[in-house]
Amino acid sequence: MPRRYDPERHQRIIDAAIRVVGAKGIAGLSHRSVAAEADVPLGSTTYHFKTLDELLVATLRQSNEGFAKVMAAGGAFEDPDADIAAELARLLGEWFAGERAGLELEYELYLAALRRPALRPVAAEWCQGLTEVLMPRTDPVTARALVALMDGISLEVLLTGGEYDEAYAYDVLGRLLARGGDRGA
Amino acid sequence: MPRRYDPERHQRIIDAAIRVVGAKGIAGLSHRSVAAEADVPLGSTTYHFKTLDELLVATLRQSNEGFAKVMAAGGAFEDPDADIAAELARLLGEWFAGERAGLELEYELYLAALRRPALRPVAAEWCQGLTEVLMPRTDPVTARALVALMDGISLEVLLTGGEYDEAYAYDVLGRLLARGGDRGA
DNA sequence: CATCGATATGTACACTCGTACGCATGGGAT
DNA sequence: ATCCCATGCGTACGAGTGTACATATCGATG
Repeated sequence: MPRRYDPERHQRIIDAAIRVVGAKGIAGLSHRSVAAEADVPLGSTTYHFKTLDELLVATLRQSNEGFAKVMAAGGAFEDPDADIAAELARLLGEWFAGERAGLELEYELYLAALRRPALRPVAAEWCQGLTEVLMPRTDPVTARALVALMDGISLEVLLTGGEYDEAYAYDVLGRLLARGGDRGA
Repeated sequence: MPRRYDPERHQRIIDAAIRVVGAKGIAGLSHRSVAAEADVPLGSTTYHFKTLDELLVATLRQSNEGFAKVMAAGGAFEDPDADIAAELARLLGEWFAGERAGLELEYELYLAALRRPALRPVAAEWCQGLTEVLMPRTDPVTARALVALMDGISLEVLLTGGEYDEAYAYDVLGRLLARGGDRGA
């Protein structure tokens, strides 16, 4: 039974939590379900995460980090010649092209902040992180709006079960940018 | 005598469900909790709504209807001289000015469609309904984008616990409209 | 008036859940 | 070598849950 002293157990529980939420949704997340998924006893999950909220926070945070990496890797948002709208629309496309489960997972965790105040700081971090990535190329107002519109577009697709339309996204994201510099008129 | 043959029981259960979700969130919705809130026995809720999903669909639908009324009442979206962006920004402001619980409730029900396929048709109906209200004044693409951006702005506020900024909303909604007619360049 | 089906009600079952708690263990500090 | 305590583990308890079902009641239909 050499599972004594497992220094990565904390991390493995979080990974398991992500898989559980991906498969069964937040509603299906329990100390027991992640314990089973991580192949650790029940007492272990309650020890590392006293409360479910604590586990959720860790899970959301890790999920965010994964996304941030994709964002940083794929996007060349420092190149002044890049077409930001095209880049963002493409990014969304990639996102949707991958397993939809991943996107659902990210958004489910993100949206859970609506009812769980404990998650709000993490959600805010994510918002701000994405905004900051955009900042080198736009003003804060435009960046915020871009994030909001991307969220709205994604939700429209996910909630209604429709298809992602990259041309449409490119079009409307571009409109936000068109007047990003000369506000005030 | 008093509770036998209650023709409005169906409706009263839905009303109670709305109150329960408003107070405790969807996670707190159960046959028993709505039964208690509606002051009817447990068997009554299971009779009128065989499954919880069925009850959720009815609840979301009713919630949508309430919003549609506000929309139709306040908005003069047929007036060709009206400033749509201003009108929408004002509407959002009113929405946020009212009890935040109401907004949270609407969005929680709306977002629940992410994990509950049974709710998706209703979510889609709502999207389309709002889009159609906007249609007399814009093309379909712009209307969809306006809805998406409104959702995104609202979520940004609700999820991060921030404040609604009407001037900001007016600004960015206006950008979507600015090029609503002359797409193609 | 007699009957029937829709509606209403109470109860019971099997299950999952969060949490608490006692005990075992072994690494690192002393 | 010894002690301490963070970590790991199993179990038990009470609370809630969805659902099924047998029974009671009433409006309508013939």
